[in-house]
Amino acid sequence: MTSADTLSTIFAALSDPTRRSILGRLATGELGVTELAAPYAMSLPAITKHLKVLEKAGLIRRGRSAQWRPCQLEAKALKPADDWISAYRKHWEETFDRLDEYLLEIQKDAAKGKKHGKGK
Amino acid sequence: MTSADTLSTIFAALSDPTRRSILGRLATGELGVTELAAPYAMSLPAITKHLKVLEKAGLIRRGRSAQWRPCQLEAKALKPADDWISAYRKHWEETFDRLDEYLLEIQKDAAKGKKHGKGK
DNA sequence: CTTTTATTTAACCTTTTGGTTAAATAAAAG
DNA sequence: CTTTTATTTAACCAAAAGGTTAAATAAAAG
Repeated sequence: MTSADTLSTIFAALSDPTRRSILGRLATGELGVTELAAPYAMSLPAITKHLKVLEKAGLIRRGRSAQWRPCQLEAKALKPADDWISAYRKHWEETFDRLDEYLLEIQKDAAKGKKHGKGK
Repeated sequence: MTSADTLSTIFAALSDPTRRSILGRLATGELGVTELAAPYAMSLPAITKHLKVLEKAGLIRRGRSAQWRPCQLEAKALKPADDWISAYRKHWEETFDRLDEYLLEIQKDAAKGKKHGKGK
């Protein structure tokens, strides 16, 4: 059991387009596995596996209602990922640090007369 | 050339702790490959591979200065990931939406007379 | 030129990932 | 009970990921 750290598990779960799509669909409300699987060109067991990955990452919660196992979005599990990325937000918003500062400087020189715009 | 979509490539790049650590160290400034590799218990070729993954995701940029190939953080490449997650932020901040509200309601009701649910 | 320093490429190996089909299980319905 | 519906598990497979060591390349230094 190679229990990876939380952040790795979350980012890995998000690195698959099918899984991101599933989360997107669940944002509108609960869905069962078969309903969830419908739009994708893959077998049900494949979806079951994706759901397991999402569940292990804490991104969905699963209920039970008769033979259905409805999936529910657990958006707060995204918070660690959001927090991690947040630490870098200033880097692409401000752009002021170290030699970036210098780069911006010569950029401004080149763009004399232009309004202040961040980034590109 | 399996060209995966941008978001998948970014999240996949972030799903490895060594790569996240590398990005963290680069936030302080440029570093060469050998310097970058120093703290990790792995070979230089392994680091080269990680850098390639980061570069393909656009998260770092590489320069050249004599025999050194300095790495620079390209934080703005995180924006698509940040934007994607942002769409879910309200879900964990508000907590009250749609049927979540209802579900929380019946959960409270059920908890009134009931003890703990069955485990696994 | 030869050597040293920095980094990459090649070849290889093991584990994980993402998918498959066939069979198993769970609960409702007939 | 038997069948149907919903979902999972098992067994398998190919490709990708993450690492290794040994050899190759690039540029500076002697």
